[in-house]
Amino acid sequence: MKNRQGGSTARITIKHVASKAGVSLGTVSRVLNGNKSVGDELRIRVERAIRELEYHPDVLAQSMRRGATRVVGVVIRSLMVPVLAGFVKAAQDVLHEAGYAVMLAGSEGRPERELEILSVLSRRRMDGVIMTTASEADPMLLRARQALQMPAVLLDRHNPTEFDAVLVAHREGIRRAVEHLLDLGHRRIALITGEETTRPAVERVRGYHDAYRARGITPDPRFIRTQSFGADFGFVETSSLMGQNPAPTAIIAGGIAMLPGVLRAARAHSLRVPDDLSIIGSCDSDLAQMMTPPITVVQWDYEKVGKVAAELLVGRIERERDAAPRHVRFPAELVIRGSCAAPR
Amino acid sequence: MKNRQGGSTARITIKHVASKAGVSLGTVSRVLNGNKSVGDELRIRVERAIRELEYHPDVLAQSMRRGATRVVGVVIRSLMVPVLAGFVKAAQDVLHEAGYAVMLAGSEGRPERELEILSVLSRRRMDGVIMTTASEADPMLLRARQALQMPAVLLDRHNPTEFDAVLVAHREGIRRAVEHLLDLGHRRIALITGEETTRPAVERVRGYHDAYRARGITPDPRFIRTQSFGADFGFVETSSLMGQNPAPTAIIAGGIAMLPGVLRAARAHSLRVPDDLSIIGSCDSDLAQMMTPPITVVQWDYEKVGKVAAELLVGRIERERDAAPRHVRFPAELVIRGSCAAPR
DNA sequence: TTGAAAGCGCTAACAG
DNA sequence: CTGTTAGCGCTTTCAA
Repeated sequence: MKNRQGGSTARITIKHVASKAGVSLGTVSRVLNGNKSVGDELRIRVERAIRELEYHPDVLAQSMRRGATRVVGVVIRSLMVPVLAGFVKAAQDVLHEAGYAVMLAGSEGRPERELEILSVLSRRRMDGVIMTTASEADPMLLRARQALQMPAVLLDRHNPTEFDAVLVAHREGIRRAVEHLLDLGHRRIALITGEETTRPAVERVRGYHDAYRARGITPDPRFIRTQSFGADFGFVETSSLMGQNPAPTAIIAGGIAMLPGVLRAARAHSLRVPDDLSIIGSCDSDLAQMMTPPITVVQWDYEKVGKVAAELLVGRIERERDAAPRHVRFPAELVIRGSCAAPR
Repeated sequence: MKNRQGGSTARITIKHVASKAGVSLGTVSRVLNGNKSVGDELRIRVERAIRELEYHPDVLAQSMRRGATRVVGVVIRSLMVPVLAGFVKAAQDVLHEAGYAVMLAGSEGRPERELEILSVLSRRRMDGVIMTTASEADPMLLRARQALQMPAVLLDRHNPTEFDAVLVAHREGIRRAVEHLLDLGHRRIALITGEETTRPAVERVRGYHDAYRARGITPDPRFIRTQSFGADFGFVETSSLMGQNPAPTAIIAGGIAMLPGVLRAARAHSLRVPDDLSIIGSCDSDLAQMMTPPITVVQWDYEKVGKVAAELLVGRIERERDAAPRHVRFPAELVIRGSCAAPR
């Protein structure tokens, strides 16, 4: 048996409506767009025709004429990071409400992939884009972002003068985390985070140094590992760190996808938390909450960030195309749970 | 200082290319579309003009003329469920590779929302859609799905004759889970899952009964709770179940987002796993793996499912518009870890 | 207030 | 092989 998938039914166009209502297309279009200058009688006839034919304007044709698609692109590192999904969801809710559809793409943190995505989004004429970038420094990406020529909101990337941005206070968050550990007596505190071509990594390293400096202590640079936000990296670096001598007494997972890897490595080395090793994660999660002991984390509200990012974008698209770039900051707090104790 | 966001630069069109190359638009179009019948000299001139002007065809206009957008919609219950994100990512990889962009929408399991999403996707002229539906029975949704008139692949929804589908063997998975528990000596096994208007819930309940029936035992219907796949539901029902008398000795979280809730409730009731309560989850996760003890789960490969779903869709869009619906099944395995023991 | 007509940028059918 | 032309469905002048 054959099925009927594939829309063979001819579309109903504005012409059908016009002829059914006995008016010109122009009039139908005016009714569609809420143009005041349409007589009541005609308006009613047109509206009835629309209803009876179940007519829906062709968004493509509208976009083409109007020069706006009412679609925005969302480019993130990876959909697989739960908390980023939360960010996307929150943004999407706002965008949907404002009448925008969301085109989604994951860059996997790879510059080539990001380059390609930007090109696709631009050719598909997004009205705007919310994005993180794989690197803030890469000249190709820089050029591509500027060439976008469309409103953009950067997620957690520093770009002082060009785009709107939402920024999380990683520096302060990590500073508090390190201070917490220093207070407990730790002196060998490791920080695992991403490449220093991205703001979150840079800020975390800064926060780390802030805390040490405030205590007048000099940290051992071997305890700072900046290379990737990937989930595996947490595992690899924790293993490496715990193998070196002296090994750290505390590890901070400075990336939202890193905690599982760090925990896995701790388990692989049969380390008890917090007796043998104190651990602090970045961003809260079911995992952090449900572990025994529950994991102390640097936490922020990614859904709120998503909401604000979307609001900034919609605002710029619809009202403030030429306003100066706005940067909205979000605090990061230390949620103290059971995964940190004094070193032995 | 004002910024330059907003693309004021006039677009380069096929006309510019044509005049720069000294040919007609038709020729440029032919070069663009790889039409063989273009002389080498002109082709080269056109290609150079395209390169020099950095011309990119307007996707909107192309879509309009060709009647295809090369965009597919992906509608899922919730982006916030990590494993669904994995599904989306895998699907997206395939789609991207095939030249399709992905428009994403989350229904939150609410029929009204789903209805609206379908309408949006249809008006935006997706070439196809991959979706789960909030309810297989709801007549409105049924109608809307049929009215879609576009290729669709259903995710884990039973729709015998109308659409392509990818289906997970929840029935067998749960059957194995229940058998495992029965083997351990459990007789009061609870199953928490979603509304029985969706296939995963129906199949899980069936699998549950399969296992009991095979042993010639009659289960207590009070131990089956079918109402929602929501994350909270796991918590609420576990609490309720553990408060009733007799309480179950084992609980199966029959939904991919439910395990955290069940674990949380177990903790709230100070129940030790598996001593006081055996637990089995659905779908593997970091959480399941990292708990102490690690949680036994019914597991399947959602990324593979996503990949196949996308392949089915692309195949149907591009080659097999009128082929009979295909249903691809995926096995669900029981991964035995430490969260189940004999009841006391 | 309304209708007619000119495109938006592109593809494809039709001539030559 | 190449140019010309007629639209795709809609919005928006420009006249009436």
